[in-house]
Amino acid sequence: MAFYKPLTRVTMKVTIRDIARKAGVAPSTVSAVLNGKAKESRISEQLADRIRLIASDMDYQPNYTAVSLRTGKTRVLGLIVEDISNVFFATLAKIIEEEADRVGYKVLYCSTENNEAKARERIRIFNQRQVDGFLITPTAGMRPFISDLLKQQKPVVLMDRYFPELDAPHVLVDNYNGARLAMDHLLEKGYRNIGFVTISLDQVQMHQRRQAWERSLAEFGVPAAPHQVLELCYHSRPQDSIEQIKAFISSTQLDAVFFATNYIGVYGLQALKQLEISIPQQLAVVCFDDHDIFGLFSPGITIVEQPVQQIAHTAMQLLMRQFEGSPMMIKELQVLKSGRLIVRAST
Amino acid sequence: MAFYKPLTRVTMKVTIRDIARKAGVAPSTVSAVLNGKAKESRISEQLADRIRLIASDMDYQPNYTAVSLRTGKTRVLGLIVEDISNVFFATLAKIIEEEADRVGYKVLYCSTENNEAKARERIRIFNQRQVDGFLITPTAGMRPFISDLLKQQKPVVLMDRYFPELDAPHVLVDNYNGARLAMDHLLEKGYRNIGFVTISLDQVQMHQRRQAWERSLAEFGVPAAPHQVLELCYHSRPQDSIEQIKAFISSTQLDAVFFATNYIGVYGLQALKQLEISIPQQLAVVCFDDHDIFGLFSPGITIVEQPVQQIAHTAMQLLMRQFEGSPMMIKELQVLKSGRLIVRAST
DNA sequence: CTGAAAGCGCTTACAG
DNA sequence: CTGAAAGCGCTTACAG
Repeated sequence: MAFYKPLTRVTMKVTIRDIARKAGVAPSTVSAVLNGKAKESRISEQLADRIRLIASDMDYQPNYTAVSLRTGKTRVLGLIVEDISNVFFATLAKIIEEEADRVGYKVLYCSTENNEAKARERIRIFNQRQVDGFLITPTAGMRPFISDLLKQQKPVVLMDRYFPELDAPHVLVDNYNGARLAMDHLLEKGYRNIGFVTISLDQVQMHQRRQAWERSLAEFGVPAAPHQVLELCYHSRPQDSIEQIKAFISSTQLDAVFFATNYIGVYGLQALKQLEISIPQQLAVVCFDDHDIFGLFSPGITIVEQPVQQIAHTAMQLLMRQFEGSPMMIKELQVLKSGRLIVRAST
Repeated sequence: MAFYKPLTRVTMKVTIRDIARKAGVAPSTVSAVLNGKAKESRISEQLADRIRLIASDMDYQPNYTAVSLRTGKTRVLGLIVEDISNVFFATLAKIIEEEADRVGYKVLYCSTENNEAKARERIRIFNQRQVDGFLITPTAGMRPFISDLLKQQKPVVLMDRYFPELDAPHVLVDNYNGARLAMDHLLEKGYRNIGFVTISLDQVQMHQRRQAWERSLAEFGVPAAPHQVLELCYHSRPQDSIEQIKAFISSTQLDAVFFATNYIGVYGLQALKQLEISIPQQLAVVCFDDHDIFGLFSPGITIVEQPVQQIAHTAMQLLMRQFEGSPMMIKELQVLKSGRLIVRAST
């Protein structure tokens, strides 16, 4: 704490003009120096030093609003997720903020609650706020808005989900093959009666996971029965979802269950705890999640990995590349333990 | 992948001047109308309607950067928490965003990781970004920075913690009495050997909780022994903390344990799960948390309530009151089940 | 009732 | 090498 110098006098905001006046130069000279363009503007090293000294003496802090208006860049990103209080999204938010900070960007966030009107409104407001780009975990209803952003040439990167029909850069795990891996794992271990708990949302990745579940069973000659699937309503209260899962598990002769998303998994684990069913002795459990996220860390359960750190990192990279106007390539970045990280981007 | 046909012309952003030109009036007239000051500026209803129509026809979106520069208000808040990926803070973040949105504010966030330098840096950047005010869950090292903000007359509201020496508005539960309630609860139920797991952080609320634990025991004539306390290091990796808790619980003859924060509680529950200790049959457990936050929802554990919704709501109110320049009063808002919500603010 | 002008704090050509 | 001027898109007195 020794380095910290407390302010004694109440500071009037010091501007570039104040510095210029004190240094006896023009504001533009100060601007050039402070932006590291002294050399470029052929300002003498001596003068530059003097200006820098005065600026730091006066504790000059640039008004970024003015910079933004002038340059047209805010260095602010808009992060739109379904529910920032969910561990998965919260972790995403954390890493994105860190990554953004590293390159001088700030992050505005919001939760859509899977509500179309809210999502549209937030995008509109973020646009008014002149965010430089969007990081979004979109829900089905947002497709037209994403499409609009693309038309407006706004930099966008989708995370965790995507729209096959839209040519938007996106970062997500290979949901189909990840789910297949998990199913193969269960089937090889001898489980046959595998339930599937999902959410009634029209999202590609959910379809893919369910398809993987069905096909895996089919290939093992144990066709999926409708009573093996529980479809929860997105807007149910947690306790209701848990009760439904409890009823589902109690009424079905399952030896394993596949929870299709991480938060269903959280409910699922609660349900099993309340039923006092031990994992995996009495019931094998599979769920999508980041293996570092703590909430789901439960010994015995199998996780289809959604490496949130990598997703966030890659998404930021794709966004930055758009800022730079660099061309992007369709590229598969990395193959992970259980899920695969897929990156697709327009050329 | 090319379902999407790229636009040929790039949409130029429409400004107030474009509308003015189209309507054949001055930009200032458009501004007045669009800001609902038509009446005030005695602009005819007819003209106002025509301008509004043109604006919506052109899909006018005000450039908020320009508004901010001119008015000196960004309508952006800076939210600074310890770790946005922690459920408690994430939930706080969610509710704050909702509350802020309701009054037309946006939220920039960051995590400090209990790192002083990082905290100072973020405050500086938020200031450059001209945030209108700060919502902070401060850590000990941030006191001087908070003090500076107060000196600069920046609106600030502290949440969940506070500094007794600083006259900053803050919203938090009554940690001492909340912890006392929990201890009384345990002691009345006959538990005597009650452990305390805390974190090595110099925070008022942690001292208060610990003090409550000690005094409660003392009053029951069972003085606290040093071996009943486990002090975890903040920067330990989760798995290490869990191991320490496991060792602590295994080596001590406890019949109950008090986890001093919600995330220690999360580790604690994991530890107990791994040790296959059932709650509360084999060990009674008390922890601070919001009772709605799901992570800790574990049957049998006792929660000292930190009503995150109310904390967030009240904090926003206090901040808004500062924006309005209204005087604030020291006021106790509400008494809750187990913790009490305390609001103190400068006059 | 309405418009011209100034200015928020910067950056960026451009002139000397 | 350095400064004067224009302008980003708004709002706010103020003049008519």
